[in-house]
Amino acid sequence: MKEKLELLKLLADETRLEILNILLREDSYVEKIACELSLTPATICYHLKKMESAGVVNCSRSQFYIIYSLNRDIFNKPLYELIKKDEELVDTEEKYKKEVISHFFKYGRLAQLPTQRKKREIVLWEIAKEFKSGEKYDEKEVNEVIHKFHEDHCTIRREMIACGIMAREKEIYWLL
Amino acid sequence: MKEKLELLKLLADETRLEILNILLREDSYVEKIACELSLTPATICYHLKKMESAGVVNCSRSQFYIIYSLNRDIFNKPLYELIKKDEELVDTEEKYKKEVISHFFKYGRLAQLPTQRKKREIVLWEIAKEFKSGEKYDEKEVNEVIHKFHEDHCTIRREMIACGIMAREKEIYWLL
DNA sequence: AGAATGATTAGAAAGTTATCGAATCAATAT
DNA sequence: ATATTGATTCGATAACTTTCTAATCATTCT
Repeated sequence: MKEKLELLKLLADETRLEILNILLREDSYVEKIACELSLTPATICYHLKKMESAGVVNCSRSQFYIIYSLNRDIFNKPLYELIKKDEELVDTEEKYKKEVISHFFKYGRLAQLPTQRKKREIVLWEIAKEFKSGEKYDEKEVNEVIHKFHEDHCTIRREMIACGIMAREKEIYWLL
Repeated sequence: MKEKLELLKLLADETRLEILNILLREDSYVEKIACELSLTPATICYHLKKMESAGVVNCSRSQFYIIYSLNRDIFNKPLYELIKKDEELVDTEEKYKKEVISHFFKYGRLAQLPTQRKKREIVLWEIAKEFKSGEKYDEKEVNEVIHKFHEDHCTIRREMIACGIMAREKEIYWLL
């Protein structure tokens, strides 16, 4: 969304449109464009740099001049795509997580360890919330915490390591 | 060009994009949108009126509310079309006129009255430049002026009236 | 008719942006 | 090396835009 707005803002300026139309016709350089539009090189440079950092134009040195050219791909999109807000991935992702959690946890305990890797990971992260970041735990403590959720604390403990949620060194465990 | 720039400026605003996205989903009204975006109705009204006058949204009263809806056609154009400057119609039009005039006028006189209506009208407008706007002429004076261009001042005088270039009341003529 | 509710307008404050001149930077040519 | 030429950056200014509050307008309901 942010990027789209930035692109629209870039395009919504008379001078920049003029510049784009020149570049649509032929590659050019600061002074030439400045002369053609009766503006100072400083102003043209300001606009070109702005468009460059948004990926609308590219530039490369050629002898004396720095030649600017269009990135034409951008203009093929329908306007619609610049207007439409992306569905907030975060939100649907969050919603999906909640669904998974509410499906596998019943009355605060893990009814079943999911077989799908993605779902299993969600469930493991949920259990991991019981551990404090930065704190050290011995194996007995880890087992006790996990046991509140599920009988098979060994499997779950092993999976937590495998998923990179917790780390172990000797008998000591901690959150990553 | 002007209109395209206006449209781009309209779209290049965060609040208006938000509004458009709401309208993309469903028709709505000022207060509802204001509430949804946590802005005052005055602000939303300001944006909607702006977009309305550019033809991006339409509105119609329905009971208590003034329902705004999108004019979706606008968004199907590729971005390219909003960037590309129209070939200046005025210029080609002017060029065409000059061609017609130089073709039919030879040494300051009308060699021949064009048969094509469009060309004839161009020629008539050219002759009409001899008359001063706001001034009154009697038929004799009109004929004299036209006669400088062509023998058949009667036909031309009649055509000038028919084309709405001049008007006549009784024996008095004037430019429209 | 008048009360209620939503829409619009006007005016002011705050923020953003385009533009310029002057100074500086970067590459080339002498 | 130094002069030249084009590109860029900086700081200031002027113009424009968004937003708000408060006041007004236009419909609908009692």
